[in-house]
Amino acid sequence: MNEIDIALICKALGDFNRLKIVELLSDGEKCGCKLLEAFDITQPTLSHHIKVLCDCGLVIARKEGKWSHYSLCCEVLKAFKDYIGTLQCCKESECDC
Amino acid sequence: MNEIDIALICKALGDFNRLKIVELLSDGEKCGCKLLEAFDITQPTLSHHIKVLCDCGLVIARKEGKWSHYSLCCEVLKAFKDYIGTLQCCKESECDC
DNA sequence: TTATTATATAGACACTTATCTATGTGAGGT
DNA sequence: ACCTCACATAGATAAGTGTCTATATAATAA
Repeated sequence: MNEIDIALICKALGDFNRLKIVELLSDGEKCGCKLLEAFDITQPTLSHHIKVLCDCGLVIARKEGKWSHYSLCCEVLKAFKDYIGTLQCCKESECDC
Repeated sequence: MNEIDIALICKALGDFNRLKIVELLSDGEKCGCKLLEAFDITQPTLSHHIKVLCDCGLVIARKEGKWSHYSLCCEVLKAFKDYIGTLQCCKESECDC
């Protein structure tokens, strides 16, 4: 995963509604209608945000009958967390970052 | 640090040039003119990106004569890393995220 | 003082984006 | 067959953003 992918993920998480979606999915797989209840936006707007999250690879959709179930992609999430984890505020090992 | 702050940081990191700035600063404090060398953008554009990074709290500016030295803010970076670290793709402890 | 260097600000412009309404699609239910 | 429900897509629009050129500011050098 290169920096462009990371920037894409960050951009996706840069919207408050999308960050909240990811937080909800961090608690486990959810269907769209369940997600919608948590927001004050219309269904097409939610659908748009989910698409952005899927496009960057962070979210995976699983269709089951009428429902779509969304979850965080383990592999991408792990790579993202690893990248963010490498950032440090100073070279010295004195600080706790 | 609440979700709005996190979303602001993510949005700041959502631009490739700004992500690269953060990467460079992760290697230690740098002045603006040194940063500029690493990019194909004009100085005002770099200044704009630095402002966005400072506004979200991730970057700190330190003036010294003519120069401005920029570095990552330990406290904010740590809070951000902590937040990202809490995200998980599944509830079970089976996966490695 | 005048010139130079480092950086910030102002304003313009093309492009992107977040949101909406309206509509399409596809699966189940009656 | 028809309706309903879950979700996606199309198109419009207002707002935001990344970039530039031009200019201001502030410190230092000549």
